[in-house]
Amino acid sequence: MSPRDLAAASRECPILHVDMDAFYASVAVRDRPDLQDVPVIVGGGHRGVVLSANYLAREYGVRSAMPMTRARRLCPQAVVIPPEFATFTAVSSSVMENFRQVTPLVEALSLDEAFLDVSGSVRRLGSPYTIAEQLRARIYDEQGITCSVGVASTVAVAKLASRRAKPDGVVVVPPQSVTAFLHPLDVGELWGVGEKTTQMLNRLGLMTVGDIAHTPLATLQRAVGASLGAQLHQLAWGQDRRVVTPRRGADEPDKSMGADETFGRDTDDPEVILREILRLSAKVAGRMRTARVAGRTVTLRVRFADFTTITRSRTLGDATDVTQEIYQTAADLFTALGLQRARLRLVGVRMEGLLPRAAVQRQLVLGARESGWSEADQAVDRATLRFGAQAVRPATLLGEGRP
DNA sequence: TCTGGGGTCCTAGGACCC
DNA sequence: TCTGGGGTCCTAGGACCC
Repeated sequence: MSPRDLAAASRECPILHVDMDAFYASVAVRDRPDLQDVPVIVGGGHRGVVLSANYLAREYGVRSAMPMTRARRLCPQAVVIPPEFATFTAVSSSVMENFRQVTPLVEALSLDEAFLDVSGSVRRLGSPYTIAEQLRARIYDEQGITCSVGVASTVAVAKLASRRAKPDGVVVVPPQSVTAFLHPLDVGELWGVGEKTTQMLNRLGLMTVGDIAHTPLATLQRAVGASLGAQLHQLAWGQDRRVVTPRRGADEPDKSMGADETFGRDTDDPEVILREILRLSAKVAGRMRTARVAGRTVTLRVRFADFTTITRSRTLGDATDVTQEIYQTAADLFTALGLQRARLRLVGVRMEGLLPRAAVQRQLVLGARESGWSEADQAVDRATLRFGAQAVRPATLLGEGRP
């Protein structure tokens, strides 16, 4: 189709899904001309996975989330670059700012993708297709990286369309073409259908979105549950009530915050494990205090050497952001497991049921009077602000990481 | 040296309350 | 002395997303 036809076809398609192409890899190589024509993988670490791979690396079968060991086997000549999240975040902010100049209705899904509702921008800027191309040109000029855009009448179809547009393209799916576009797709392309659900659906002989569309709702729901079944049936017919919702602000905090870490090597040493639980508790509590939230439920996560994973949680009487309370609870949960030197691969600590701290101020003040730990945390926060995260930590963490 | 780290949502059973 | 029904909270596990 000509640009003029695409502009006309996009008239009833106010939803844009913009997705940066191989984002981390593109950012990592854009200032490195020497890497322009070689396979590049962003990722690494000791037991890490691929975060992003450029298209040259993908030709060898390298994919996101693949274990690095496998990626290196598939493409030994690839250059591996460790991620620089500060840079990614900065580039992302600029790109999102470009989006907001088009419309206030921007929903960022992650650092590298966003939905835009441009209904209110058409008069000023032209058709949704025209806006998509303008954005792509501006982002390339300013950031030196490419992106792809799906243009459709619903969020779900726009998201699928951007995938078809990759790399460096635009795909418009007008309303009258939605089912023709959707029905040939593999079931796994649908939002919410991952590996397990794909297997489940395939076992029922459902391979494509069209197959799902022509399966009775009750059958789907029996297979994958009431909620997902209903969702899939609607999506398969292009029905999607979701609207573009700008990200929640400070008034609506995250629902949970957590940290986990895979050990460099599996360990069965309770001292090592408890020290890690303390470090993670301090990390989570610090982030909660920065976000001015407190939480009631402490969840400990343990992954064994064979990758099986369990969780144990305890809900406290009052919400807390106090490192020592979180650590004590997590440590109790760990001890209660009664592990007989089982080898662990990972531990994690997560706080759920988060509330704005203003809503629990009274309890925190009382808690602080009793324990004194809250004052201790505040002193740590002040010192961290002045001297950096490595400057202050619990005594049992001294001697780690630094001379 | 197979399989990160940050999240969200759903399901299901049992406790508990009215 | 024979068996309610609904709502909410808590816990554990699992699937999925980027």
